[in-house]
Amino acid sequence: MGRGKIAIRRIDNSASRQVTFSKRRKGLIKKAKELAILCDAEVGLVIFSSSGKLYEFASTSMKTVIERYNTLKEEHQQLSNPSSEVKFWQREAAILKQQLQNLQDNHRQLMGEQLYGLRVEDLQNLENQLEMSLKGVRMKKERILTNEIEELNRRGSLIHQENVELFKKVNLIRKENIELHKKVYGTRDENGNAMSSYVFDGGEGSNVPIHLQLSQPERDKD
Amino acid sequence: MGRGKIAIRRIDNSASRQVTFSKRRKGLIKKAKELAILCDAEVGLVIFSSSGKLYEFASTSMKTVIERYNTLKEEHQQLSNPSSEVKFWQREAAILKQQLQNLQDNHRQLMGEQLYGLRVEDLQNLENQLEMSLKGVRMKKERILTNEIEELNRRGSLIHQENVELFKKVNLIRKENIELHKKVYGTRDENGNAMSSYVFDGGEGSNVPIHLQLSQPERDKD
DNA sequence: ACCTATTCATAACG
DNA sequence: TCGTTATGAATAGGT
Repeated sequence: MGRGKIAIRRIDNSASRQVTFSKRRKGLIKKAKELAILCDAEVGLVIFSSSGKLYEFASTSMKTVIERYNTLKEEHQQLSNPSSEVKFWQREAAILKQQLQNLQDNHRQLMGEQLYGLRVEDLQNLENQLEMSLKGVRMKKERILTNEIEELNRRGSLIHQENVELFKKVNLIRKENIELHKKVYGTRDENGNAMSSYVFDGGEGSNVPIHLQLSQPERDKD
Repeated sequence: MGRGKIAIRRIDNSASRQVTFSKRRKGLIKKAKELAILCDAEVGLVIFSSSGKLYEFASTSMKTVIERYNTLKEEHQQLSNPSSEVKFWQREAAILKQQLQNLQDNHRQLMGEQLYGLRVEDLQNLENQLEMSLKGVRMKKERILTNEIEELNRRGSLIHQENVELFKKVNLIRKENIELHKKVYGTRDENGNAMSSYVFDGGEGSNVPIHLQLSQPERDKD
């Protein structure tokens, strides 16, 4: 990634090597930093220049990283005083830290937010509030919806019954009407013309046949 | 350097974070390697993933690097004595323990259960599953209820309209009936009792323009 | 140190 | 995890 490609082997020219060391060291540390932040990793980086100068980076602290490394390796490097008690508490803290991290991740996901600047207590309060209010809102909404459905069902069947009654009444009256009609016009005109031209709507003069169909009050779906 | 630019902060999405960790870890180690070779440097790199897995690179050996690092550091500062170190880690563990306890309590309350025997990982899995399935169930239920209400409302107003129509027809027919009745019984019987009790079959071949159809109530509850 | 032409690393997507 | 590709980033070589 430069003006030209270079082979990965020791740079002979001392000056060039020094310049490259400076550039790449900076880039390497930057990337180590980014990896730690982006991926929530613990990173430790130690660089000794060819002249013996030390450069380092640690996302937490170099001491923590090295201790964790040694603990994991189950080796005992040269620490100041690796007493068993110290190791015990280190391990304890590491385990707790991991558990805490997991729970915190879980909470972040639950809320779908970042909440970087908050402390654990703040997170707890916030989550409690969110959960409680959410639950309350949902329960209330559900209760309302259920009541509404019950009410609609009740009224629906009521109206349907009413419709049935009206239908019966219509039939009754219609039959009666036909009978009366026969008695009035039957002797003068015995063919069906008078009957067919007879309309029940007296006011508008419309000849449109009445077609009524009753819908069902309800139809339960899945 | 990708399809898009990303901000350097913790990647929320767990899967993406894992992928990025894998890629960048590989890239970081490659560059550490190159730096060591190109510039004749001694490099040690330790990476702990968020899940605690260890990845490392050392141009010589990690032990050598750490020893060299510690040697150089010890020239400047003496490490703390064992007793204070123990205290430090104890305090660290206590704080973490308290935080963990708070979070766990919070979770128990969220689920309204105790779940004493479970470990943290179990709690995490359980909660994830509960949350996901609960959300799915609630969404589905809500959708169903909403649809049902809409349907009931639609049918309700439909039936209501029909009722109104039926009322009109009843009135019209009744009106005509009265007229006919008057013509037939006008001098003998003027009240409406005879009409309501007067029933006869109109015949299926009649030319009655009114066609009424009443749907049968259905019961298809699930 | 600064400046670009280039190469490289990698984010997004499958 | 792996492969591909568009794109931003790192950096080699030069001033």
